[in-house]
Amino acid sequence: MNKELDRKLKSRNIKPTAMRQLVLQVLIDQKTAISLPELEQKFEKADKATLYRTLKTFEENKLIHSIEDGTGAVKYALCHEKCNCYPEDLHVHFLCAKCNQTYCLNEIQIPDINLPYGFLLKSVNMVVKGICFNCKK
Amino acid sequence: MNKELDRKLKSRNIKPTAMRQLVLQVLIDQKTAISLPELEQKFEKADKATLYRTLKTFEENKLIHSIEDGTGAVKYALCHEKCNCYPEDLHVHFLCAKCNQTYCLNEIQIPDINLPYGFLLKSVNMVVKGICFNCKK
DNA sequence: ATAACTTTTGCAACTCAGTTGCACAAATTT
DNA sequence: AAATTTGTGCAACTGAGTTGCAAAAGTTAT
Ligand SMILES: [Mn+2]
Ligand SMILES: [Mn+2]
Ligand SMILES: [Zn+2]
Ligand SMILES: [Zn+2]
Repeated sequence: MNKELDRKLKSRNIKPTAMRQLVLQVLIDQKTAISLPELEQKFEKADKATLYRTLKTFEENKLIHSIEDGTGAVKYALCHEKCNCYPEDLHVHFLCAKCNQTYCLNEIQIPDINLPYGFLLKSVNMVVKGICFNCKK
Repeated sequence: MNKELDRKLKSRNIKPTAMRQLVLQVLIDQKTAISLPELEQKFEKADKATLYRTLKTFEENKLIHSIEDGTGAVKYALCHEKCNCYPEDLHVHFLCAKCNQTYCLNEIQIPDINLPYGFLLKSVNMVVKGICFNCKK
């Protein structure tokens, strides 16, 4: 159906099934990160396990990345086209304490950290908690 | 029994019950952060709910702080004596991908972040993932 | 086109961390 | 001592995530 959805999926070596197109469309429309339970609610009648495996496939193929914001459910957001989820692709995330929305602050790189001797850095999860522009009214 | 345990508890306005003394002792002996399920295993016969409420009391009174390291279970570690869990008390945490231990890097402050206009910072959770000095052998 | 095979989906069942209600026990106050 | 508050133990439950399995859909070989 939608040529652009298929292109995005194929560019990450994901076979474009109907389910995957629907999920990808939701992710594209989404301005903030979304969790599996939230995703479930976006569909009248969708199977949790299928959505779960869809998200997993998307993440494994770096179409999306996951965010542990401490709210109990892992959230997911689209990667940009050239993202490989390497340290240089990592960015800060923001969780609003009021509306509970999680934002990708794509423009904000994760600052360098000098670990103690003997520690080796692989990745960083940085979540800033506060009030978002929307809730500050 | 142990005068020092009681002092620590009382200094945070926590009544020193037997259960709380035992839990605090475990937390003191612990070099890395511990989760509720892990804490449970430290006792022969202890009730999950009681331990849960003990940790909650400890956290509410800032005797311990919690760490969301993305492993599925929230971990807890002792605060230092003067800690108020204010932004200036926050530090980086390190999760070892091999041994799954979570370290408080008390000496490493969380770097300042310049949020986009309209966003207000309240706190930051920063978890570095990698290999710890112990597992790097 | 049919058969054989692979991949995806739907359903049900399950794990595991966290949480709550409730009754009893222990400690504190009156 | 009686009344009240606080803490504990047990059971039951929630909610996110995960898995096994069979049916459906898609692909490849005959
Ligand atoms: Mn992001
Ligand atoms: Mn810590
Ligand atoms: Zn908000
Ligand atoms: Zn380690």
